[in-house]
Amino acid sequence: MPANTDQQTALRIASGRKPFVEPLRLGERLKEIRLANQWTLEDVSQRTGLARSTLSKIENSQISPTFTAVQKLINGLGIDLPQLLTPPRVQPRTMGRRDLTRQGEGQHHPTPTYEHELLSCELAQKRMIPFKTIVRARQFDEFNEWVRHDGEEFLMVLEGEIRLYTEFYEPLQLTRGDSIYFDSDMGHALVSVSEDDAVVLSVCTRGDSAA
Amino acid sequence: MPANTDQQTALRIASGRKPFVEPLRLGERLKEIRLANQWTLEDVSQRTGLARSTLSKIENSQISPTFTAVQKLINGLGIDLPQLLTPPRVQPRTMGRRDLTRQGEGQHHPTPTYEHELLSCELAQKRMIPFKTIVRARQFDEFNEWVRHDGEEFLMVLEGEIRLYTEFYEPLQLTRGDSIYFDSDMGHALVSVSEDDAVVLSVCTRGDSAA
DNA sequence: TTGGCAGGTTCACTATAGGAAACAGAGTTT
DNA sequence: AAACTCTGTTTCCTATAGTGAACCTGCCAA
Repeated sequence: MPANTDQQTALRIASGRKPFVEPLRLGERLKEIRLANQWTLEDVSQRTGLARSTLSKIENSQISPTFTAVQKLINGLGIDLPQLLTPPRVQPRTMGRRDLTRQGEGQHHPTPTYEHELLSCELAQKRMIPFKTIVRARQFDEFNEWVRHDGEEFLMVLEGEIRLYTEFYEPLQLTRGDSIYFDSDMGHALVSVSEDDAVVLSVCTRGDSAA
Repeated sequence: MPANTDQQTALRIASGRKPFVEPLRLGERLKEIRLANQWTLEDVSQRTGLARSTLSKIENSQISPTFTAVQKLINGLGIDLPQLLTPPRVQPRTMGRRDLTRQGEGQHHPTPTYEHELLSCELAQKRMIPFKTIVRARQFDEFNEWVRHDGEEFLMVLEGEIRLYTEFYEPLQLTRGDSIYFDSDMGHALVSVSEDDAVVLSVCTRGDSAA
């Protein structure tokens, strides 16, 4: 080894970081993912375009893959890098919370236009907020202003037929089984167009921090 | 394909990933970082242990660095991978996207145990993944192993009746209109207990990057 | 047993990444 | 201007990543 590595080492230590690169369990991790999906090396080869032998060597840490190879892996397997790099250390994150809501047993919040029924409201700290809504409104002008809130919303019509007004689009007519996904900071409002009040299921993302 | 990957597959497809490798602006990005810190190639060489020439070639995309080289980079420069990979592109906070899916017009992914229908799959970059599932399985043992994936899941029974098996609880019987919210890294599996196949609506959180 | 066959590893070879040194250009100093 | 210095690029060579084929090893069917 050439003499000037001493200096490098000195610098590295002085800078207060780990003297050496950790063993990089990438191969191990890849194997885990492969087995978890019950893929053979051949399958992965097909998906990624890398040779079966190459994959074998990567898994057994006989080689350090080129970055283009890593790219092929993450693309072909549909995973992302963090996932590939996350050390195999166990993820103690499995909390296994759950919250059951029987039909009609949610928390009701009636308003003139909507009647919301919050589902799974036992559970705090969740990333989505599901609720069932009975749509009372029949006319757009029953709303004083757009409904809007941070995040995204998914909505499916469970009963009846609705018209969805949105700030940037023409109104959409949705009937039972139809669904839509939209950015909910775009103004929106629902009215029933069926005889009976329509019922929709909505799921909103929790407005957590920026991405 | 084994049962437990169904949902993973669904998630992957839904995430709207680009089919092929982008040109990999890694070199460009590295140069940006280097200049931003007013480092010379020599400086970076000292810090990382990579040769000046190698660094030059990486910056000019003349070579694709080995993964160990990338490791040395992120260690030596004290940056993390996302930082290196994140293209300098700004995130202009999309507004007002929407994606309609008419009844039955989702993207179908049949498997022995479940038949998934991905909803709103036009939209990439969304925080939730909604899909409708016809539950074919009648017996728990039709699953090879628990279905599990990062994040949280909300589920409502649209038709029929199901039994939900989970890793940490006794099985639950759910019928039309019932819903449940749970941590989906807890193993879970659904079977129909009604005559006909049951139909459920699920919404998963997107397994965004590591915490 | 035999003969596939499928999944994985090893081998021999080619392509390419990484390193040392030479080169090239832009200031500085003399 | 020449000589020096600091920067980034290029050259040439060696180490190693990537490949296809050969090679193992169970496993299953005839």
